[in-house]
Amino acid sequence: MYPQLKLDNQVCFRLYTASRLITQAYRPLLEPLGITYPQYLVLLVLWEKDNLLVSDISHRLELESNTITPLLQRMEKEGLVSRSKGVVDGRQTLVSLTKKGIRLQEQAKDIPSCMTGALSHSSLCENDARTLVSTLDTIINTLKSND
Amino acid sequence: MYPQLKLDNQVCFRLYTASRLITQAYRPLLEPLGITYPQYLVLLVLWEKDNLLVSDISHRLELESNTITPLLQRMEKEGLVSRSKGVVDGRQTLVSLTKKGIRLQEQAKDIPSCMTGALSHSSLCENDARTLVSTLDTIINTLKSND
DNA sequence: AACATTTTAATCGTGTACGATATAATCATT
DNA sequence: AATGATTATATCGTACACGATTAAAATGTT
Repeated sequence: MYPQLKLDNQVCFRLYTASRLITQAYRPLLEPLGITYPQYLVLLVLWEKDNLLVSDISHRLELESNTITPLLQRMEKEGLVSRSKGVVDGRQTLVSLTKKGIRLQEQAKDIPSCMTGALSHSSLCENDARTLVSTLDTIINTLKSND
Repeated sequence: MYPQLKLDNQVCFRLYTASRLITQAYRPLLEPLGITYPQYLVLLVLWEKDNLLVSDISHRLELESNTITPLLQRMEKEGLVSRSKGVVDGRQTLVSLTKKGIRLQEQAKDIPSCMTGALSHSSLCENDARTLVSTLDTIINTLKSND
C-alpha cells in the first residue's frame, strides 16, 4: 500500500469537497432568488460591470464558452440577462443585465455575510481566511499559467 | 455597488476555481489509466480497504448514492469494480475491486508526486500546504455538521 | 478582390452533482 | 404473521464542466 495514495493525504480531495459543500451551503440562500451558484457568479461579474462579451465573462470566471453559453441561455430564459450580437464584431455576443437582473442585486447583498457567518461558526478566523485566500490565489495562478 | 459582492472578495469563488483547475490538472495524469477524477477518488477509497458498501464509499467521499451509483456503474462497465447484492442485508450493494482495478494502483502510485510537483512550481511550500489542509478541514467539518 | 487563416461562440457528447422520488428489503409493533 | 415505518440503493430530471467539433465572421496575404 502506497501512503501517498491515502485519501486523507490528498489536498486536492479536500479542495474538491470544500468546494462542493460550500456550493451546497449557498443553495438555500440562492433559491429565493431562483438562481444557482454558477449563475450567481455570472451576476457578480455583471453587477460589477454590465454589458460584457461572453469572452469577458469567460476570462473572469475561468470557464469556457461551452459551459457559459448554456448557462447564459438559461438565465436569458429566466429574464435575468439579454444577449445580442456584437455590432463591431458579429461573432461576439454581448451580455447585458435586464431590469430584473439588476434588481436581484438588492436581494443578494446580504448573501456574502450569511456565508461568512456560517463559516465563522467554526474556528475559522479572519486571519485564517486571509491566508486561505492567498494560498488559493497561488494555486490558481500556478495552474492558470500551465495552459 | 456593494463591495461584499465583488468577485475578488469571494473566498468561495476561489475554492470553486482552485478545485476545478486542479481537476483539470489531474486529467492528463488520469487519462492513461482511462479514469476520471471522481473515479480516481473511488479507487483511492477501495485501494485502502476493498469490499465496501455503497454507503461506505458515500460517507468517505461525502457524495450521495445518486452521484456514486452511476459512477460505479460506469466503473463496472470498464471492468474496474464488481457490484453484488449484500448477503446479510439485501438492500446493500457490495463494491469490490477487480484484478484490473487492483493493478491500476501500480500505475497510479506516481500521480500524487506529479501533482505536488506541479503545485510546488509555485511558491507553495510544505508549510503553506499544511495550513491549507487544516483550514479546509475546518471548513469541511463545519459544513458537514450543518446537516 | 479572393482566399486561407485565425478568432469567437455555439453545438455536441460524456460524466459528474444533487434534489426529489421510487423501489425494495429490513425492522418494529402489534 | 401482517403491516406500518425506516433504511439502502437506484432512478429521474436539471444544471453544470469540459474536450472536441462546427459555424460564422473578421483578418492577413497575395
